Amino acid sequence: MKELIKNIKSRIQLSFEAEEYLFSISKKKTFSKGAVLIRQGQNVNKIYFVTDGCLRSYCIDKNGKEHTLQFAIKNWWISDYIAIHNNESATLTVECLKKSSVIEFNAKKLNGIFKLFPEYEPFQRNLLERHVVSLHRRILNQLQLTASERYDLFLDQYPNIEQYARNYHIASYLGITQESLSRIRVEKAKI
Amino acid sequence: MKELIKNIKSRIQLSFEAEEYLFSISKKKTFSKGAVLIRQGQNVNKIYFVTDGCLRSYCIDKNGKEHTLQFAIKNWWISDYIAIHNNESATLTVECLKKSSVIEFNAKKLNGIFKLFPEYEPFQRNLLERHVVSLHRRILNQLQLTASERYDLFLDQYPNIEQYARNYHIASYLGITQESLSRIRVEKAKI
DNA sequence: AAAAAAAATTGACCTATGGTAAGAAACTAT
DNA sequence: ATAGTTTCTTACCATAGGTCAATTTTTTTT
Repeated sequence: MKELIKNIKSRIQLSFEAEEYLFSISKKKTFSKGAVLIRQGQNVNKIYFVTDGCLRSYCIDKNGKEHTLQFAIKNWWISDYIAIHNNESATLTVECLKKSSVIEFNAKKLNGIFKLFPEYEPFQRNLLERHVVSLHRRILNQLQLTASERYDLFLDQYPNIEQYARNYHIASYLGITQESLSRIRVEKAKI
Repeated sequence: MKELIKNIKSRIQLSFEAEEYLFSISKKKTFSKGAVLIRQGQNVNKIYFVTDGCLRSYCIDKNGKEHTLQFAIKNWWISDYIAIHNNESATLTVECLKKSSVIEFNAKKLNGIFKLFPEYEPFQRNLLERHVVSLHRRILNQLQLTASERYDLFLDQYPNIEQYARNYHIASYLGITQESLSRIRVEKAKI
């Protein structure tokens, strides 16, 4: 929780009362590798802030194939925003790629912070803005780069991810098959 | 401008002073088809709210190919958020696909509204949240759907777009070539 | 450390989409 | 309306990446 408060305070002024409120609506939890925090099809009302470890969110399509939307490491937030925003059941599954520590928030209560402590707004706005920018970048990359170029960029963005993420996790984030990623890796190793 | 105020007031309470401020930092403008509001490589400090017409934002890659990030119709915002957020020169070009009316905001001044009128925060937060959700959806669609399926969805989302958008605009949004889109259209016409 | 399970690689073949170029069709401007 | 320009279509061939199945490697569990 300290990490989160520090993170917030690095961007905005946070009153003691608001800090208390955040405490009161959150719970520190630790999950082991493979644990599922949100499951596609079920209800979602949790948002997670990662303090340690690595998680990912993905969906399973009609052919049973997985598609990774996000990896979340230290200091990132993860949930199923599609479901939460539209009050639907989960379209995504969120799982731990290794033993991870998170701070769990009730989505509704976290949303309540804006009425109670409007001072928190700029933090959330900044978070959302950065998120939008990174999603824009990802879409543009997907449109214009080859699979191999996207893989290079991915490794830049997540330098140590290969320690926790399986190749098929990465492949499903890049929009290719595991086999294709394997061939790309072989090509790169040659050079 | 009335449209925008109505749009805002449908979501939040807006004081007269805040409304005045929005007026004071904006300018109603009309552009003809083909007009370029933001050009890749140049400085950006404008954000546009579309009151009529249709615009798109796109980037040109190293091979000279265009990739469409966004179409904006009535009541949508458009700009180069990557550039504005990072204080860089434009990575995108924003152009009119038909004669369009927009409200032009200075990005810095628009950002100043949050300090002056914190009441505006929830509006922006809601906007950003919906934007994030739609980007998540787009990424998941890109990962799991065929070009033809993406085209179907696109037509659902932008029912009248074919009146203003050229096929190569649409193709470059879907991540395929104009020729492929043409073939897909032929196939659909057969059924 | 061995056994079991999961993940990664590899090869042969396949398919969706891309590239090029030419012609047809649809706009635009005079 | 006509010429000029832009966009769309089509045919042919090329290629990145997908599929399937067998094998090897790595990881996990006992």
